[in-house]
Formats: sequence, C-alpha cells, structure tokens
Amino acid sequence: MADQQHTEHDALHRIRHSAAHVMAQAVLEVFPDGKVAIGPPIEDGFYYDFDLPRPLAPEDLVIIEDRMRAIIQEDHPFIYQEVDADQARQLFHDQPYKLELIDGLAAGGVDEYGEPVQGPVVISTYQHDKFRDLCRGPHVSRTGELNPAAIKLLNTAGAYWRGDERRPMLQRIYGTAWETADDLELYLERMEEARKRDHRKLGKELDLFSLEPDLLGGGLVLWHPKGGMLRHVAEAFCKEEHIKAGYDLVYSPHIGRANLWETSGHLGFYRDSMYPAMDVDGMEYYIKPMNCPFHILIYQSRRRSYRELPIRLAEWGTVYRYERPGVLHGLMRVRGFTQDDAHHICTPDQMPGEIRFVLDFCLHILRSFGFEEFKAYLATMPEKHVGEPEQWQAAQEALREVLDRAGLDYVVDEGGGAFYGPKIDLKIRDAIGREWQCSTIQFDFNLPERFEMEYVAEDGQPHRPYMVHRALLGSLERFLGVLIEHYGGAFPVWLAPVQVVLIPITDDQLAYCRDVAEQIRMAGLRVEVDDDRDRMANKIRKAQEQKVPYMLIVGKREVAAKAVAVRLRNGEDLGPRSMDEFVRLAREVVDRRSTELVL
RNA sequence: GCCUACAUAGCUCAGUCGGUAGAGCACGCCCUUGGUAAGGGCGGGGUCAUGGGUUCAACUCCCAUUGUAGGCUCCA
Repeated sequence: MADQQHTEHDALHRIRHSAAHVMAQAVLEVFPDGKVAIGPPIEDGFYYDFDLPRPLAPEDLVIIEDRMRAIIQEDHPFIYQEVDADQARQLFHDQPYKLELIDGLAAGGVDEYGEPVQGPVVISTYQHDKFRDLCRGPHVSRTGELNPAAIKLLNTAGAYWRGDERRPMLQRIYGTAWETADDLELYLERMEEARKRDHRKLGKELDLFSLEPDLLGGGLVLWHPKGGMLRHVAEAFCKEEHIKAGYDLVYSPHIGRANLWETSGHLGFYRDSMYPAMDVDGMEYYIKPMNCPFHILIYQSRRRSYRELPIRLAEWGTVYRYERPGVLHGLMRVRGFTQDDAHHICTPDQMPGEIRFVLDFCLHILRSFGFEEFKAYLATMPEKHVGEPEQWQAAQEALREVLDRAGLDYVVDEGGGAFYGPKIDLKIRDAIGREWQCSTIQFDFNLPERFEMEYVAEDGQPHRPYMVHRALLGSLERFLGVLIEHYGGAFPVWLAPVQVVLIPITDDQLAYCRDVAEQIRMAGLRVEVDDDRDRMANKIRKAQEQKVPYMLIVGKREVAAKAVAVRLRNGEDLGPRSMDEFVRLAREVVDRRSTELVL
C-alpha cells in the first residue's frame, strides 16, 4: 500500500488500474453471473478478484486476454460519476462484494482495504463500455490509450476476500501492463532473470543444499559440502568480526525445560510456533524457537556489576519454529534455521552508545557481503505494550538518532513495534532490485522484567538493565538464499566454495597439477584438480557452469615454464602466470573480499 | 491452513484414445590424450509420489494422503 501513495497519479498506475477494469469486463463476459470484488494496480501490474462459478483454467486467460484487446481497440471512454450511497447500492444491487464496500464507505468511512478514508467520503464510479465499477480512479481517458501489445495476464491465485482467512476465497487474476511492448518485454526478461537466479534451482545445480520434504520433513535444510563451505566461510568471517568488535561467543542447547519457556512467556504467546513438548524423566522439554532465555541464564549465572556492562552475548543459535505447511519456501522460509543472534545487556546510560555501535556493526557486516543499499524501518510503541513509556521514548530516540546519523533512508511505522519494545528492521537491496529483510535490532522490555534481570550499580543497589536483541544476517539459511540470488551463484572469490580448478590438458600434466594444487591449498585457497577423463574444453565448461572464479589450464608449455594459464570465470584469459603471481593475485582478491576477479 | 495447478530415471523433461515406459544430461566400461564452454561407442538405472477405487487391463480415469509451485493468510 505504501507504493500506491507515491504512484497514485503516475501514468503506469492509471494504465494498470484501467487494465484491471477492462479485464473485469472481459471476465464478466465469460462468466455473466460472476461477482467482482476489488482490482487495484500493484507494483509491475494489477489484479482483480472474482467470485466465479468454476475455477479458472489457463485457457480462460487466453480468452479473457483476447477479449481485453478487443475492448481496448473499441476505444471506449472512461466516464467518472459521483453517486450517493443509495444510488450506488442500486447500481451494484447484484454485486454483494461491492455492496459491502459501499456500506463501508457510507457508514464507517473505510476504503476497500479497511483503511480509514481521508477527507470527505465520496462514492464514485467509472464506466467504460458496459462495465461500471465502484472506483475512485484515476483512469486513462479511453480504453484505446492502453497498449494491447503491452498487456499480459500472468496467473491465477486464490485470495481471501478482504485478506481475511475466515472470509470466502476468491479467484484472483494477476496481469501486467506497460506503456510499450518493449517495456513488457523488459519486464518479462526481468522475471526470467529472477527465475534463473532462483536459489532453489542454483542450490541444486551448484550442489549447495537440498531439502528432502518426504524423507526429512518440510522446511529442514541439508547443507551439502559446497553449501557447507559457503556457510562456513560466511560464519567464520562473521564470528571473527564479532570477536574483534567485542562480542563474547556463547553456545546453548537445542532444548530446555518448560519452566524456562513459561518464565519467558513463550508458552503463553508463542506456543503456536513451537514444536510440541517432549517428555524427559517425567518433565516437559521444548525445542527452542529462540535463544534469548538461554542467554539470560548465562547473564544470570552470577551477580553482575555495572562495571562489566555492556555485555554482548552472541551465538549462531539454531532454532526451530513451526510454520504452516503452505508458507515454506526454499531457504527463505524454513522450520529449522540458525540465527546470528546476540543480546546486548547494558545500563540506561550505555544504551544510546550500544545502539549506535550495533547499527554501524550491522552495516559493516552487510557491506562486507556486497550489499550497498539499505532501507530501514523504525517501529514504535503500539497500543498494547509492556514497559514504561519513558523507556520507550528513550529507546525510540536512540533508534531515531542512529538512523539519522547513519544517513539511512527510513520509514517510521508508528505503533508498529512489538509489544515488548521498539525496533529497527533493515532491508537490503539485491542485484536485481529486490528487497529482503534480514537484520533486526529490537529492544526488549519484557524479558528483563520476566526474568528479573539485574545488575548492581554504583549505588550498590540492583537495577534493571536494558536488553537489546539483534540478528544481523537474520537466519543464515535465508541470508545465504538471498546471497545465492544476489550473485546468481557466481560468488565473490572469498565466498566461492571452490576458488580454483586446475585443468590438465592431458594426463601427462596431472602430477604437476596435483603439486601445484597442494601449493595453492597451502596458500589458503580452496582448490580442486579436475582429473576426469574429459577433454579440456569440457572441463572448462563444467568449471564455468559451477561458476568457479579461477580456472588454471596446464599443458606442456605451462609445465615447462613452471606456470599456469589463468582463465577467469568471466571468460577472460590472463595467459600464463607463475605460481607466485597467481597466488598473490588470488590472495589479494580474497583478503579484500572483492567482488572483482582481478584487482 | 486456504485456492489452483503439478508429482514419470540422480537432473531436465517426452509419453497419443486405458494395453505394465522413453530422450538428453549425469553415472559405469571401452576407444580417444585433445590448448580455452560438450570427442565417440557400449551399458546399468523406473513399485510412473503413497494408499485405495473403477476396469479384463491404470503412468493414464476417480477418491484420499503426502509433497512441490504460484498466490492468499500468517511470520510475537
């Protein structure tokens, strides 16, 4: 809904909105008894929801699309008219969904999304040809302004009426519409590009991970050796950075007794997302959905003085959460995942500094992985909340201040915080412009209270500390999924599971290759020798497909010269290089975590 | 969880009207030792997701279950 505000009067917005109306007419021509719900423009296109006597088949879309082209060519004007509620009810007497919308407008002043209408409530309709829709516009002036070659119906989907899962499931048709056929073509290419980068596809092709829903269970990930290496490198880098930044690494078990989860409140408000209890020695244990309670126990293992604060406890903690079957999706939405989780426990005085630190650190980590563009969301105190308003104020101030200071683009979601504290969510923008939420920095006024966390201050008295919960990459699974798509599987050298492949031209160079590989391995690079009985060209092809950054071709000439011929993943041929030269080159690229193959 | 579609070899996919399955890649063996994206030959490999039903006969039709895809809802 946020984009709509900005694009309300854009040409594309009008085109898409009008295309939705044209589609609705076409659908009603095919299904005269069909009921129409709502049909707004959206990013890249539009949709319209219908209640129809039978499920739509792909063939229906072809027919509807043809009909749409005809309506466009007939060049009907879009006619705007304001009506009062009674007139509207009369006009849409056989359209129950429209009647509900009219009632909402007339009585409560809410629009089709249930949002309050700003300003005076005006009920208006737009008509073109025989189709009249309850609509506030805007539209193009005539159907002929739509480009029939730039419109395409994409797919159908189920969608609840007014997004409420207790209400009827409608049939939604998604379409896309542009000014020109070229724009449509570009959009379809963009979709194709996204499909090529799909981490589920690349995960298989690059042998990174697998999901075995039938054998293992849904939402559970198996990391293969290549994916395991990718993950290891990412984790090892992050852990090193955490240690340098002053975090302490901790480890906690996967299960804990019920009383822990009762104290934390999870059994009260988070139970639906937790796996059922298991019985151990007559006591109930639960698999952890979060790491927080364990870190709090570590904090509470002895009396804490203000002198040792802030305490920063970090853990790559694997948690399990029950997700409804229909929402699981590759690595992006799983049931078992590892968070790069940490809890900052500090005094009120230290709090602003901790926030500043954690955001800077977060950006440093994300940038290291090659992400440059971020969007932040600040969520503030909701109606239902725990903790004192002054605490919230102070925390929100600190969050706001660090966002301003970091010069980040941010959106404030007033009242959008969790009941236990305000938070900043960070989204990263990937190589093809998609946004992914990974990082979150959240205050928690709930758990310190529930666990009665304390530290002894200068006054010798116990005080309640601030606790900030944060995850930077969020879920490792998800982050690696994003990383795979961001790079389309062609990782920067420092992350590539295999950095170097040695390709002997004939078996005569095998021994030399193995010798060279050993030296490269000693230099800390990940190297393989392709000793298959394939031709060199095929070995290059395989390495290319695996997106290995460096291919070292070795024939008679290289052996004689004690060299390797360096071919890059991008097809470039650097020609013969000595071992030292190549190692120096590769090491520098790796050490700088460069996204380039040569510096 | 809901709607729709789909599920055939390790992977990608054919399989007509119901008559118990095929290709390419991958894999194995043999020949080939080839200078920057696929050399050639032969071979192994399937309870057609699972369980029921209809039928003389089911990969094919029907029902259920499981899973996947695209959405919706959800993601304190």
